[in-house]
Amino acid sequence: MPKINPAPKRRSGCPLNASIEILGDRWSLLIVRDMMLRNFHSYKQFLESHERIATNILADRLRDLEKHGIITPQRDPEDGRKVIYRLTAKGIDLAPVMAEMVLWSASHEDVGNQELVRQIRADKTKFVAGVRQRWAAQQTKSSTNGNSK
Amino acid sequence: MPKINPAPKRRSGCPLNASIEILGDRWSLLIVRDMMLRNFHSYKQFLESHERIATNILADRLRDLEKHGIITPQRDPEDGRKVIYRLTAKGIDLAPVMAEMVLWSASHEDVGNQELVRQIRADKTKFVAGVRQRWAAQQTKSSTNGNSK
DNA sequence: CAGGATCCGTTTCGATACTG
DNA sequence: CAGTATCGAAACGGATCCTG
Repeated sequence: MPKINPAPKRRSGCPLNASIEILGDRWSLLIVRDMMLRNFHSYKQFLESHERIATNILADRLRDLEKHGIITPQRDPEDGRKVIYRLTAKGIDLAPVMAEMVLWSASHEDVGNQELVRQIRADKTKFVAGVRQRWAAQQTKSSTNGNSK
Repeated sequence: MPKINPAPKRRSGCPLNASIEILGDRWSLLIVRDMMLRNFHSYKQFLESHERIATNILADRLRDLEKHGIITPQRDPEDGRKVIYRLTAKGIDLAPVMAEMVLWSASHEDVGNQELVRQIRADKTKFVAGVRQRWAAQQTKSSTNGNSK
């Protein structure tokens, strides 16, 4: 990563100053959406999905997300050649943001998966809790035999 | 915008498909933040603020936001040469998204304006209601014409 | 085959200069 | 003050190549 990021501005005078690099990036947001809402975990899934991200861009964003502590890569314990990307706790904390984004999006333009939208609209807290639960379940599942982290 | 947007993919199989153009753009997000949280309304204010947006980019994003129906420009009734940018109803509906973004941002890195963060954290609904109220007040103020001046 | 890295033409960005 | 014009730099995207 040759990017020097010359930002010497300690201007944390406003909200969103640092986070904007993730929240304000199209691909990062879509990757997080796919992990959170569609339970995607692999490079290949991200590639085949959504708006046709290019391989180099995908690799780049996965690195960015990791660098920001939002996802973490790990070997698939059942298939050594596969890498499984997981949301971190910080990443899963994006669930409320994602929920509001989906709601806003759904109420102002046509989107698919109305089922999901209904669900979030009916009970936002429950939706976030559900996301967390599925996430926690997968965490334990993958650490049962190996005890990672 | 000469972009033809060749997306023939009626793939609205996922949430956020269209909205990602605004939600996934750094500058658009910052402009909305400044309008919503700091009560900014003019080109000049946006320029002087935050991460030093370039003049052409600012003009471009203001156009995008208008095209997406999130802001609307209007003449300042008290000063004809000034343009005042206002959030539309759709724009103000972004308040919950913004609130969650600020909360996420604040709980994972240093941000300024802890006062605002406390306020949102204490009562999110109240915060959103407050944003809406200030907005509605300014709407009526600028449309009642007569009494100002 | 999964997960990239590299090359390369195109698009967008961003800083600055300029204009109504 | 509110933008537009310009131009080099960076990012994107697609295709292909590499590695385990």
